[in-house]
Amino acid sequence: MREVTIHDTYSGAVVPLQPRGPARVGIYACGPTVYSRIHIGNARPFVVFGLLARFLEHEGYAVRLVMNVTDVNDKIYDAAGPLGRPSAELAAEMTEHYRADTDALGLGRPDEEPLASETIGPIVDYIAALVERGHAYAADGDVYFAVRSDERYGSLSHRLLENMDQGEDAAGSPAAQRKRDPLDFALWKAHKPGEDTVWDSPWGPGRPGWHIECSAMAEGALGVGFEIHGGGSDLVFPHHENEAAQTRAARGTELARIWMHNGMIQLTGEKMAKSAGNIAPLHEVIERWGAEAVVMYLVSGHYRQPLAFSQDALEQAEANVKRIREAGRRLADGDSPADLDRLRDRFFDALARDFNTPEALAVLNEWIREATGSVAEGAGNAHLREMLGVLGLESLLAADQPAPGEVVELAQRREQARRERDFQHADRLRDEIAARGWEVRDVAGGFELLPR
RNA sequence: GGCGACGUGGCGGAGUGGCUACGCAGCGGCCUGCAAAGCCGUCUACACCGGUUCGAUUCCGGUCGUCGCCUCCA
Repeated sequence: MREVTIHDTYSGAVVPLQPRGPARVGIYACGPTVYSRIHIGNARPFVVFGLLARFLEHEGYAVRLVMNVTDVNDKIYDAAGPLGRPSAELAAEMTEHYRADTDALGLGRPDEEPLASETIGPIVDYIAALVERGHAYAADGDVYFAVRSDERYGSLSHRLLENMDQGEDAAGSPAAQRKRDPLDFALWKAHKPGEDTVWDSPWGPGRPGWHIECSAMAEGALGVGFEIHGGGSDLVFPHHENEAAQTRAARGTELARIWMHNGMIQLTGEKMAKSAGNIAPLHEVIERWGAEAVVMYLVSGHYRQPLAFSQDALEQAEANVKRIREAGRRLADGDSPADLDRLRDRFFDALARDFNTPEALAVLNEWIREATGSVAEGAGNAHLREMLGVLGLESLLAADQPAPGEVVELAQRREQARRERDFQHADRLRDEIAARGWEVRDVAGGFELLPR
């Protein structure tokens, strides 16, 4: 088991991961708000935290990965209204899409995926605890968190109160008038006409605010003081700041030990966001490039850095995937040479240092180069399988599909033509094989057929 | 305007106070009937200006530029 370090937004430093119990690690990562199909940007935390969990498990930690689904939110009402559809129906449909789209990445599911709509009871209890402790107050059916009652407010996002603006409502709006302080944010929102989902509460009918949903779901799944809370860097303020404040105020302790944030995917130099209209839906990207190339693309940069989304970037990821698949074809199943242990170890060492996937990939490439040179001695692929497994790319070692009989027959005829030194005919046959989606390679003693 | 991050070779992208990142692309070669795959070799770097240092791409300051957050967006 390696010592693992991770960058913590709260302290601004790379810190050691120190599990509460013996080697138990709880990870909560904020999942999507389900008001439309998710895009490649939403996939980044799914992949980063999913693979981090795999790596920690590889190191011997008992990991519990929780990624929520925010299915009660203003955005969902806003999206459902113009469509003339019930918001709950839209949320349920988009939740299904989210599951299918992320399933297609081939990385499996988190251990738990709580829904906000199924956590209303604990959310109400949470708000009640905040009111009871004097950190929240009701006003005309709304409940607000009193930001200035938390003396550490701002410490996660490193902001001063005077530089903040909860901004949820323009000054002078009804909500702004109900707040005691403009910095305060909503925990419970009284039911409004046009909102078609509503729950009872001690403060009247309504529905929860976004931030309290995550505090309740995270605590319900992992308790307070769990190891890693993650999400996109755009959530640091106000979402995670508010989550942290709520838990401190209600429970008197920090929600998580490490706050870990991934950088944004950028299209045309800007963050990919629906408001900017520069969206690449995940399901389309996977359909176009394949799941392995998409995962490779996402691990090609360090998780904290912004990552440019472009045709070029995906083409390069595709080429990297191809290179690994080729290497796998040349290696037999079985143990890898012991003198390559050091490279296998360096791969995992890199991941242990703030999950440095690009550095790990560089080592993996070195491993391939050296192992390929040992093929004559019958190098086995065990190391490669171990490394790819942590990256969710073990499928690159899967055996190739056998070519259909008619293609094999074409290749045999080509082989015959080559023996007769009728190369024009042989090349025509190669074109025919290619037209059927296969590539023929001449190898010692015969040929090989591979899907193109 | 406030806070924060970043500027590395054609592209993507790590890292380091002095020693080849790595991959893709390019070029040369080996192999091949020609290819493909593979292998070998090789060319393009560390935004700019100062400072600290024997020595800075790496530390400090400034300039310019890019990006994120400050309007529930991963």
